[in-house]
Amino acid sequence: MTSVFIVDDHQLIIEGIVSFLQKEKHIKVAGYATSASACIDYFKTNTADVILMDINLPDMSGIDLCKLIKSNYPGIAVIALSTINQGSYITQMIEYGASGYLLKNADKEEILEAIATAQNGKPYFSFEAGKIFKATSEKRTGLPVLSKREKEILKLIAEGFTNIEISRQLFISIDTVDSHRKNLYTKLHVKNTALLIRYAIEHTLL
Amino acid sequence: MTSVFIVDDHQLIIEGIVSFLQKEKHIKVAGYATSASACIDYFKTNTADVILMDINLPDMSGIDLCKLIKSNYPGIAVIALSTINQGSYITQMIEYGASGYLLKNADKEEILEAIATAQNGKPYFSFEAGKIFKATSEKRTGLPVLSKREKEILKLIAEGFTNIEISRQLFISIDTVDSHRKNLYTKLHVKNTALLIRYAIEHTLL
DNA sequence: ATTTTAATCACGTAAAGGGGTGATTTTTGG
DNA sequence: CCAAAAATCACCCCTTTACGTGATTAAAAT
Repeated sequence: MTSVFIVDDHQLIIEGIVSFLQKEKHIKVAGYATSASACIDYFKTNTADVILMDINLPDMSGIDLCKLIKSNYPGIAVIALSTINQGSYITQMIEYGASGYLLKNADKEEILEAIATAQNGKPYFSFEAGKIFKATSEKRTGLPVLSKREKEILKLIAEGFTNIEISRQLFISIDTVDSHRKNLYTKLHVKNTALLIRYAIEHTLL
Repeated sequence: MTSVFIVDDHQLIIEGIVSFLQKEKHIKVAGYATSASACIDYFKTNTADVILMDINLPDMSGIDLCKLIKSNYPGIAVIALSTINQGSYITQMIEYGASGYLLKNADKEEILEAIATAQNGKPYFSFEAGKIFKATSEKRTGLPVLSKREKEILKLIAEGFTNIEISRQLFISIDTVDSHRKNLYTKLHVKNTALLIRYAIEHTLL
């Protein structure tokens, strides 16, 4: 008997997962949450064997939630759920101990297999996710992990602020903003603002 | 008795919608499809009152599918389903006759209301979608129609080329490129490259 | 036939971005 | 605790963008 907890901000997805997991006699739906905070609250007083976790949550990124869960409850297997256009997150989830990665267009057998595999302590990747994983890990010889500050500055650049304006907003020197900007260019392999914004939007870093 | 057909490439979403629509006695699930082509095939020999249609389909955009359905079967109400970050598609769907727009994190009552409203021939918008719709339609009082040349230059800017590089590629003066760039800024109400690229991507001008 | 729009080029100034390099201080992680 | 990563600031030089203003020509629309 495996107990499964679901975190997803889309009620329809939850409804769908619950609906068919209920048909499986060896699986029990422990509960669900539509936000990271609700999920955290749940695990303060309860537990589960496996968490099916959406990467896009309203209050926290799935990556951070995964990190938090795995550090507090290392025994719980986390399986990431994602839509197709978020390939770049896969590697990060794995780094933080996710036990699997499913795309939301996965069929029922795939989900059951992922849960079963996770229970055995092995990672599971959907066929599609595997392709993406391979593609992105091949591409990135210098892995693009942005620091908190870099993300912050990236967002402000994307909002149209100049380096000076950003420096004033964050109470730091223009040179510092410029340094972060340059580091962003280096990390993301771009050479100017246009490509930076494109990269950021296309990889949903905003 | 309203018959509802569902088109979505995510099996989980379909499962979720079916699961709870079955509980409603005045609604009948006519069927579902995970691709645009399967949907088109279905309506060659069958029909339905309402289609719940995802905007992201593997073989065709929801916008095109909506257009096609409405031109062949104007009596069928199409309700668009979307994730949160696709605001710019809303207006296009409406132009092609969609009867409503729901975000996928809509709750059950909202979906039922959308179906009921669509049956009465009126459009329904989820609260969130309404906000987005309002925001985008307000912005375009002077609708931004870009000339062929402007689009061409916009694309090159988005590919990271500088004005000089663009001028060489198109065999025109740097000043001309600069003029076009200025016109783009004016037309799209932005003030620098970052916002230009963002606007272009978010409104699918690339 | 005349106005509008698109596309072209020009000049000038000020502000911002792009590239390199180096150094200090926190913060974080093992 | 120690090493690594993140965040901070600095200086130089040069390129590019941003903004204004104005002008010519050709094509399209009225």
